[in-house]
Amino acid sequence: MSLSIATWNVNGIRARKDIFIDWLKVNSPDILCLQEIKCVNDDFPNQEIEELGYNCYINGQKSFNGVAILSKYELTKITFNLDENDEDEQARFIEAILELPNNSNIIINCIYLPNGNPYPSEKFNYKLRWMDKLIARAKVNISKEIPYIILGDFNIIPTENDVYDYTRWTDDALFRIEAKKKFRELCNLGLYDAHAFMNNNNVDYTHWDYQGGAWEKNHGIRIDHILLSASACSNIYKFNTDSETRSLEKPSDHVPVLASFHINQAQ
DNA sequence: ATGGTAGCTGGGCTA
Repeated sequence: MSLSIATWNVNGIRARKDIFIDWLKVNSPDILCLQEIKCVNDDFPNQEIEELGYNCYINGQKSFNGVAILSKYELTKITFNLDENDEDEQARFIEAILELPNNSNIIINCIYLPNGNPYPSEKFNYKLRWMDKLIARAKVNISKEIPYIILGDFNIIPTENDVYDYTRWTDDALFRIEAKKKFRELCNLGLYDAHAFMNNNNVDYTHWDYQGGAWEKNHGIRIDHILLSASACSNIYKFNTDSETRSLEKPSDHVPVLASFHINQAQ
């Protein structure tokens, strides 16, 4: 069997609702992680999504942030706190366990990592602290030795090749060395950027600013990522960045990133 | 150097 997963920062689920539902009907991933839903749980459009065969797991917040996981399979052990000993005032995290029909389990983390601008600032410090907590959680999850996937808006430009002109981004929180180092620290635990294995040397930006004609000039950045534990990574067979959605009417400034995996029948 | 756009909201903040 096969499992398809995706991540999309929709920048307001209510503002995006029509193109979002259309996209979901066409693409229909088994699991979809959303960021920046920008609404409280009660304002999330559950009904239309459930009619398409999804369960909705929502960590909403008024006005800002907010994440959700949509899944065709029922998920268990839902957690909304990245650090269970220190509650985050901002809704940026969901962890869930996917129990597949073949009785194998997968840990899913949906993240909206803090932007951190401007640099330097308390916001940047919050970003680094948040990354430390993510690293700590990833260590625990990796030690469980089952497939583990982190999907979301990382607000990290990993390399000079992931931005149209890195010289303009040297003091931006998305490209600061302190943030990139923590991203590498996370990867060095044994997590692999799906893009690195599957991109065929495409650039695959995932975000183009609304300002300054960034889309028309292709002034993009690659900040939405799918990180895979070793066992998940071995089974990936498809990866794509759906940049066409950036051309839609009233688009998000981010586009979806999708991956598909083979799932062994017997484990 | 400034302001450029969008979402949520009903200011100004966030990105």
